[in-house]
Amino acid sequence: MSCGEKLAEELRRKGFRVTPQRGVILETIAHMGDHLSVQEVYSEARERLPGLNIATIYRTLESLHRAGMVDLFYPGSGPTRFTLRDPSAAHGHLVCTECEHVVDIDTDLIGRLVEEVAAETSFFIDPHHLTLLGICDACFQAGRGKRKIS
Amino acid sequence: MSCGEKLAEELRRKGFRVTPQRGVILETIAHMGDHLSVQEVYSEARERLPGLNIATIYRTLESLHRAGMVDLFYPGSGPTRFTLRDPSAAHGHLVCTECEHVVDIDTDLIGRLVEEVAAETSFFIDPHHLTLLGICDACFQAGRGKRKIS
DNA sequence: ATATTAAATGCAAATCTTTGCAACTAAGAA
DNA sequence: TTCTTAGTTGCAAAGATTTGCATTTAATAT
Ligand SMILES: [Zn+2]
Ligand SMILES: [Zn+2]
Ligand SMILES: [Zn+2]
Ligand SMILES: [Zn+2]
Repeated sequence: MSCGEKLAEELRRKGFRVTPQRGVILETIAHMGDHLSVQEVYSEARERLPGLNIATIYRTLESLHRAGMVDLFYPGSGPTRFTLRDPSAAHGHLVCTECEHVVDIDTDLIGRLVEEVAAETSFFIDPHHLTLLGICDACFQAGRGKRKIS
Repeated sequence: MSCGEKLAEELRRKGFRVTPQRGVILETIAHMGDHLSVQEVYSEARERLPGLNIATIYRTLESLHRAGMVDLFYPGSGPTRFTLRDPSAAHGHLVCTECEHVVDIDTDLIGRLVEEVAAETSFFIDPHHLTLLGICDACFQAGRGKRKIS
């Protein structure tokens, strides 16, 4: 069973219809890598399926996210980005708002943050692709974290 | 010294120019409350200063954010929202992606999360208006957190 | 195989957001 | 006060995203 067929099967199992468009979009993001913009997915997927409309990309990525197969990434500036979810290994990112640098965080740290929040609030933050904004070490050392506070 | 004058003073101290537009926008968000969309700020501020252009709202809110006077809120769906920062009491939110319910979190919990991340990664996440997406207790109890996984 | 139906798609219009540039102006210097 | 200059604004165009609706189609039942 191919990579695309597996994903289609999973989609169907979750109660979504499997269409040629969705198959192409899934294959596209599976092969293009992480943190793709809608426009990037669109130009690649349209080559594989001419006539594919960009509104379908928007709606499909939203559906795939609701299905838990695609993660969202808000990079602090610029458009939302999309990544195929790897259910076996949640990962996340710290994004520096001064220099745009991105630090990866792993399942363990994410797990501890989820627990800390759940213990106090009974709220379960989504461990998949957790993204936090702040100041990286280099920018903090350089005093850029203070942003010209007199 | 009025509320608006105080804010203008702070803006100037941080190296930004004080313009009538910025004064009006600051007053507007100070009086309208939290989590405002650009369009909401625009329609109110334009009443106070006719001719004010919406591109100025976008650029000003971005500047005020860089100045640390305005916090951003990504509600998981819909446009970014803006809130006047209260430097004396950082707050944050947990947003349920199933029911849109928003739970507030306080300075203490935020502080512990900041420490936990900093200890392991040397990255300082921004404590102001920290927002995390996930599943609220009610939705989790109702099984909606699992999203139809068979 | 055929019919049924709700979901998904394409299309175009509406809406929202960003950007380049000329004109304007706040802040500081003279 | 006047001059200078870099930051800011308005405007219009470009670009990105959402939405309504007619048409198509995947999934299920007959
Ligand atoms: Zn990632
Ligand atoms: Zn940095
Ligand atoms: Zn808030
Ligand atoms: Zn909920």
